[in-house]
This record gives sequence, structure tokens and C-alpha cells, in this order.
Amino acid sequence: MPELPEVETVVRTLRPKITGRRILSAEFTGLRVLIGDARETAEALVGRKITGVTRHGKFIAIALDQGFLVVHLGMTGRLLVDGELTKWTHAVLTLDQGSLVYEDPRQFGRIEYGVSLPARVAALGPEPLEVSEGEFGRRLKLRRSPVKAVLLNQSVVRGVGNIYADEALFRAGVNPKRMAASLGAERVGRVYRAMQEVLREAIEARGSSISNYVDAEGCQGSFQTAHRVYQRTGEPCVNCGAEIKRILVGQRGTHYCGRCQR
DNA sequence: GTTGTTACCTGTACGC
DNA sequence: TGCGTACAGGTAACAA
Repeated sequence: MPELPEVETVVRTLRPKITGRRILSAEFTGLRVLIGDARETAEALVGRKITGVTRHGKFIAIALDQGFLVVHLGMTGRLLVDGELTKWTHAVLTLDQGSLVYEDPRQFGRIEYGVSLPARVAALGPEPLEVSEGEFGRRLKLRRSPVKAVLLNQSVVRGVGNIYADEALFRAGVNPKRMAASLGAERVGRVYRAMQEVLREAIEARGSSISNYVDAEGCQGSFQTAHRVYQRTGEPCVNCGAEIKRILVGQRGTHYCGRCQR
């Protein structure tokens, strides 16, 4: 499931391969994934030149000489350069050199073309690797929800998903059920540093390959071997040996150590 | 405005 | 082997 490190890896592998390429044709078959009319979108894309690829939280923005093609990978989306066509291929862009293929079995992903970035991308919170500790703390102070749910809220910070929220809170030693607004400055600082640390390490490892995640070249990440709590229910805590628990916080599976995380 | 709940969707794991 | 069921989760829409 692609979160910030996985999307960053896709963008980094995609950027040198498609920047400068021109779109010769565009075909959309997965009408659930595409926001907008398939024929109109294809007509708008044909002839456009790709000028850059950037990441906004978990959104990928493919900048064109006119407008943007914005892609969200959802749970199982894959954006592949010269990817093979499968039963779950929803979009194919034929470029003047190679192709760009979008496939997504669960169809939770979204593709949208517009002359500017869509409002929901503009409404996202700051990047967790760029926000200051003070600003991060101020944003947490405004929220009367469990800190785990707040980290997942993309309008607070953009890009943190279930894996990295659990891993960051474990490293910070903070219980995921704690109310965000009730955290003191010391705990906020620990969450802030742990969030940045785990995201940086995961980017370095090219993300976590859970489910079917691969980057734009079809390569898997390796950070899943470094997970300390995520999907380790019942296993011993790497710090204290207590059993890792799984609970629901905000309807999301949440993994934590009840002894280390207070 | 904020918070909580639900639907969307299919592959996988599990029990019988 | 085959079937039914539970589960995974990011976002948007909706209700409170």
C-alpha cells in the first residue's frame, strides 16, 4: 500500500524516464479510476509534453506543458514505465519513447487531468519532512482525536499512512489512542522526530513492499523487513519482549506495544 | 468546522 | 477441492 516513501520512490524512478516525453495517445478503460470523461481526457492529453513529476503527499502530479495529470495509487495502484497490460490495466499513455501504464486491482486509485492541481491536493496539510516541529505541534493541539487518527489525517500532514503512523508512534513511545491535543511538548517532539526518521529510512529503503507495491521500474522496496510493530501482532516487542497488540483506532488496524507506548 | 462511520473493491487467508 | 466469510485500507461522502 503506497504511502509517502513508496510514492516518493515511484516519483524518483518515474521522473528521469518520462520528463521531456510527449504523449502520442491516451487510452482509459477503467472508468471507475478516471475522474472525468475518458474521451475528453484523452483529447486533452494527446500532444502534451511532460515537463516534470512531483509528489504531493501520496498524490503524484505529472506536470504537462498545459495542465497536470494527477494520480493517486490508492491501495494497489501501480504506475509502470513500459508495463505489461493486464486485466487490471486502466490507463495507457503511449509516449514518443515508451509508455506509461496504470494498473490497479482494487480500483481505489484515481487519475484526473486538469489545467491546475485539483482542490483536494491544494487542501492537503504540509509535507511531514518539511513542516517545522512548532507547526506540527500547533496542528496536533487543534485535534481532539487519537494521535494515530490525526497522523492519518491528510489535512494535518500529508503522506503518512497506516504503516508509518504505527511505526512512528512505536519509535516515539506514544500510545496510538492518546488524544493528540493532550500531548505535551516533549511527546510531540518525540512523535515529530520519529515520524521524520521512519519516513527518511523508508525512502532510503525504497519503501515497504506490502501487497503488490513496486516502483515505476517494477522493483520492490525493502523497508517491510524493518517494521517493528506493523503486522507483527502477537510477536515479541523488539524493545521489551511484550506481545505486540492489534486494536482498532479510527476504524484502522493499529499495532503497538502496550508496555513501551504510554 | 470537526469527528466518526460507511462504501468502495478484490486478493488472500482461513475454516469447514 | 471448493465454498463462504473475514479482513486489509485511502479517500470521499455522509451523518452527527
